[in-house]
Amino acid sequence: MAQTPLLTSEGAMLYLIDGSSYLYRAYFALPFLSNSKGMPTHAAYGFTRMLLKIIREERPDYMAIAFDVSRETFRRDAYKEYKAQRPPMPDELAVQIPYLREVVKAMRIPILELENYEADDVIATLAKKAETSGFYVVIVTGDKDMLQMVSERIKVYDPMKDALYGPKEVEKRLGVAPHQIPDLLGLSGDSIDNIPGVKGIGLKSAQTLVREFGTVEAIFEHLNGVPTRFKKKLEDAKEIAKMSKDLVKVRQDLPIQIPWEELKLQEPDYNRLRELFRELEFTTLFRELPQGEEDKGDYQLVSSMDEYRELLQRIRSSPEFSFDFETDSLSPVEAKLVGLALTSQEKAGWYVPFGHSKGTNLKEKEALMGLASLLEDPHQEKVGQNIKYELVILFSRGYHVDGPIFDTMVASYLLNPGKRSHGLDELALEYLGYRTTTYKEVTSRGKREIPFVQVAPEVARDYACEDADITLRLKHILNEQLLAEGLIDLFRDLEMPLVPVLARMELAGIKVDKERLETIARFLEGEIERLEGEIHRLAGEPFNINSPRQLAQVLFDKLKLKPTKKTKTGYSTNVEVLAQLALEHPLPAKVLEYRQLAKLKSTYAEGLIKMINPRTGRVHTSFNQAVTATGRLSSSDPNLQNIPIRTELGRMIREAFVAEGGCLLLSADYSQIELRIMAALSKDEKLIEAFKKGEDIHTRTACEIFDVPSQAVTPELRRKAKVVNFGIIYGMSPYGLSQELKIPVEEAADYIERYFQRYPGVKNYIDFLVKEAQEKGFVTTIMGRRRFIPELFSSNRNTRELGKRYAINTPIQGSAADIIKLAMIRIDRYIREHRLKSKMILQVHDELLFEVPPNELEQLKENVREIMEGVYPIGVPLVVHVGMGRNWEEAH
DNA sequence: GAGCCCGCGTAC
DNA sequence: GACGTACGCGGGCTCG
Repeated sequence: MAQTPLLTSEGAMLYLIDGSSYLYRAYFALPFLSNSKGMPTHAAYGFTRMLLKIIREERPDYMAIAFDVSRETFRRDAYKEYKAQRPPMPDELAVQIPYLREVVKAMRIPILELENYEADDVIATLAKKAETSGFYVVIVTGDKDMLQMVSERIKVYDPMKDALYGPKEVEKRLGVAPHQIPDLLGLSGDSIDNIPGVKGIGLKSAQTLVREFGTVEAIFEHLNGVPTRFKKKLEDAKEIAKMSKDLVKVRQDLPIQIPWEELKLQEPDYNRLRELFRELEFTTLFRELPQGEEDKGDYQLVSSMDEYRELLQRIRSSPEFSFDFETDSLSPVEAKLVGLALTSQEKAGWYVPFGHSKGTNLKEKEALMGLASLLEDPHQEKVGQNIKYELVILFSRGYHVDGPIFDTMVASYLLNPGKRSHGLDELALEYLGYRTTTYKEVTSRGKREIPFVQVAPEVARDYACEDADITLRLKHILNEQLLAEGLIDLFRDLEMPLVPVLARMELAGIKVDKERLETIARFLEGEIERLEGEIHRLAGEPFNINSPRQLAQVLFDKLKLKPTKKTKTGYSTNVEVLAQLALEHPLPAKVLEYRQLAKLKSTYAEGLIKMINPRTGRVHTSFNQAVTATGRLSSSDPNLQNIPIRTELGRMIREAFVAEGGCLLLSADYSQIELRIMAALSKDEKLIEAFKKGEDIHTRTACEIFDVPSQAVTPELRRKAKVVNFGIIYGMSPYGLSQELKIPVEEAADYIERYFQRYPGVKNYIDFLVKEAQEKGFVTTIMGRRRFIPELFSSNRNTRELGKRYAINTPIQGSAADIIKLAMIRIDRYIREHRLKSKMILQVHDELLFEVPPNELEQLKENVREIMEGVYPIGVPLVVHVGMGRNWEEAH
């Protein structure tokens, strides 16, 4: 039955998309991607992006998507081998399909399917009808079979190759006219679809034949005119050729009746798309959607003390409130306050401006005094996004905070520590489907950025109140999720109590001897210049030694040294390679020395000098609580968790970290905490016993794997055993160990095997961890911290192996992090309860550093040790080493 | 010139 | 490809 032509369709654009074809291509071509719950999303992502791109750039008038229904089609009935070689759809693709269909539905694009037929046939039928009705048609597919449909009005677009095929392009690619493609492929066959064709006739021969005779039928009618080299082959395969042609030919006469209006492109259901993109975590695509207006809050400026008092009264009656400072700096130690946003109610917010250059009536002191009256209430919960920032500011001005706090950033982190970022804008998008106004949008004046103080209070109000409002809304959702996921205890009893502790540490900072660093920098400068000269002389030309690329050129092109390792972009020049090359040539050794000094100078000497706060003479790092995948803290601006210690020169840097006049530094570090945790968690008897007896664990492991008595353990054997001990924690392979120890892989494998033989509990535990992670999709630490490991389910073997190493390492590293965090909370409480002047100032994963007045030294030393060793009994003794000195090097 | 990635190196 | 967790520097590229 003919379809009613629409007058309006004359010249209109119809896009017909082969969903199945594109889906497969996206799945195999795009790198693996999953959302934070571990669901693969890359095929759905690629498909969605392609749809949006076509809609945005091509602006079709009509659109439809066709899918294959099943593998059972009339073609399979005709020829049971049709597409028989194709493996079944991978699970990782199958799970994405329901989502993809939802996306298509939300875009209000019709999905066409017909039992017993392929998407190709559906598309061909529609394309033909559309052509007759006067449409211009574009078929979107990567499948070359569809090229047979190409005509003056029907084109084929391959989105992966970004190629558009009209009749000329088809002729150019396949050497025949579009309608001859079934003849061509009927003869040559098509391995992709398992179409046999004529044996011995390839694409070239088929082209020759089709060009001469036109069709398969004509060839067989004129077999005598066919070149003899083809004749026999054709005679033998007459039926197969005809059948093959039939298989390739798309059907254009399916019983499809759809009024064209139904294919007309409509406005998408943006609300549904927002929901879907949120769930799939298509953040970039989400941002391209228009913003929903329904969720905006009602925000007020507070412009008098009377209004402010009224507001405080109102907030006081609520069990919780969120607040957010606006300032002129990312560093809370340096920040000057500009305003304060508060709310105790969703979709509401109040902004108190007091530091704007124009339009402020209140004073900072008045605003903070008012806020302080709320902060002191031990029953009211204080909610914030990265609330440590606010705490540092408040503490620096002498205010106290009591009662529970709730940090939405940390809450999100506990729910998924693998997420790259827990910024408010992202959280709003992910959990609320809300697109926030960004800081940039508020402070941008054309291309320039203006300081926040110059932002008008009315503009600042909308931005700041939105942050406070959204933070409170997020709190409610995140709190529910923490409860549901069993993470609330960890959150309430560990992470939240840690926040003010970290704030105090950051505010305290650590004194750095600036003159000392400057002296070191000058010394390094001289040495570096000397080395630079020698290196350039050895190279025969000046070049930038800091550039691995230029260095590689000198080493491997000019000096013809043998490259031993590659990076993604070229030959590696790292320490391993240079050490090897040093045996052949004097230059690499000089470069190694140069690198060491350059690192010390730029990163440590000069880098640290820049970070000294001129007001305090100290450096105030940020301890980041929502960064690492395992639960550790990280430190930045500056990073004080990687200050050198291993080399003589490096220790000079450490000596520049000093105690304030009259004080000493006290360092307390857990000895072998990760190995002890592994012993405890694995319940390996021998390992536990070794620790209980206070043995040197590396010596003990040496005895075990080298089968010698402890007196026979040389420093060399102990060193090897130490590498093995650490390697086990990291899930190291025999190859990795062999590289590290510079021994044959077989020998390394032997060590590992013996290790597991002697410590069978460890082997069991590792197997258990991996198995459990594969079943649950995540691993946990002793305090219930969780890390999802989607890598375990990757189709890539290397990625899966990586996932296993995560599963082994994370519970150990993460449990150590749990324990030291708890110890920090207890020690901080101890210091405050005893009103000590001592300050905890740094944490370096297994070490705590304190600045201590001499009269508190003995007391603190004993109590810190006691708290750290006893904070969380694990069945294996935790041992703490304490040291002290005028500087960090001495104390360590 | 800003922003980003890469290679490299520092710590635990 | 091969050992887990971080951060920062200089080079060099892209993009506006």
